[in-house]
Amino acid sequence: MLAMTNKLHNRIDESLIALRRILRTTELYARDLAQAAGVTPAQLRVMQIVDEVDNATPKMLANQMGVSQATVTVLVDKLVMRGIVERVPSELDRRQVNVVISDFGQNALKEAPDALQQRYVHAFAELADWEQAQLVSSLERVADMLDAKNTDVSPVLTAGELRAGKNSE
Amino acid sequence: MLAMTNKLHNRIDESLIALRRILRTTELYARDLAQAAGVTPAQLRVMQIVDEVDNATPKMLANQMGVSQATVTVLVDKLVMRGIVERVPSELDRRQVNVVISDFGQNALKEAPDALQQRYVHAFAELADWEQAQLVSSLERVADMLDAKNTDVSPVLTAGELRAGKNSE
DNA sequence: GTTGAATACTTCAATATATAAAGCAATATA
DNA sequence: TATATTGCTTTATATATTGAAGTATTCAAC
Repeated sequence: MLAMTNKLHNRIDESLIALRRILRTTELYARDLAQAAGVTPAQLRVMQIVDEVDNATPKMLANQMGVSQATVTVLVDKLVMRGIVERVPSELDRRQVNVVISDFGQNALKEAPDALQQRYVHAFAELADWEQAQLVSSLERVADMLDAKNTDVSPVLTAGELRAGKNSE
Repeated sequence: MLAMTNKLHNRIDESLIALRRILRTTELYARDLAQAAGVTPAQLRVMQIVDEVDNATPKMLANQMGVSQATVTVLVDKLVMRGIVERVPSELDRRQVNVVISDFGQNALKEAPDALQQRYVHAFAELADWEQAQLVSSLERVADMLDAKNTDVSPVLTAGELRAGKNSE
């Protein structure tokens, strides 16, 4: 029975290690990508979101990026100064400002190809059909596990709880 | 055949969306966790690495975090000022500095329980055995796909290449 | 429709993050 | 023993980030 709890423990460790590798690789890569585009990482994220979403607003950017509106104002300032995005007053609500990407900004995004994403897409396409399906399912499950709002998890998971995992098979 | 390429395309989209959700959730959470520990996110990462690794050095921290040594010096300065870590001259190589966490710093880490990780561990423990195994396998595969150093991927993946994925079943 | 609260955004002041370049010791190499 | 390299810090500078305060607009309640 000790071996079984160890199995759970090992799997948790392995999955956390893999997760950290994913986080580290993508974060490190984001810097290179931003540098290639000639902007800072935070500015690049604004560009990416503004490029994808129609009618992006500072508030929406702040929420999406997890920073304050004040921060977004500064980031947008920098990008406006360089002609990468533009501020367009909203027609519907004059309190709002729509941040839209310029042709120049869109070009800058195209010119800095996201090699990491391309590498992923390439590798993914070469997987067997069932592997692809499994990967999507697993990633979505992990995202759900992390994202879950409805968490009635006890604030601290004790060592006892961890070792008494319910899948000791 | 069009349906098949669409299947690949959809799966790629789904997996990228799930990946972004994972990245976003963990990043947003890192800020809350740092705040709970009374430090900034960058400082917390130093604390976490120093806590896990024996004989951490500024160079090693810089590599691990993907920032310059100068940045690490500043971060360590802050943490030293607050008694969270200490600089200990290396015995082996007197150019090196070992950054070690203090009891106080270790306590600060314990006092700010990583709810996100706990949530993950809890949810993981409740999965069926085969699901756990699949998750670990998938995460490791994704980490490998992103991490791959041996990348002979063409610099830009064209739309044609994407649509002509090899798993159109 | 006038008042008052809420919303969206910006400005300001202060701190944190990040870097390159230059400098200093200690080590390695020749 | 010169000389180069390595590990780290200092300095100067730019960017990021925030809370708090301020402006303008909208909404809600009379």
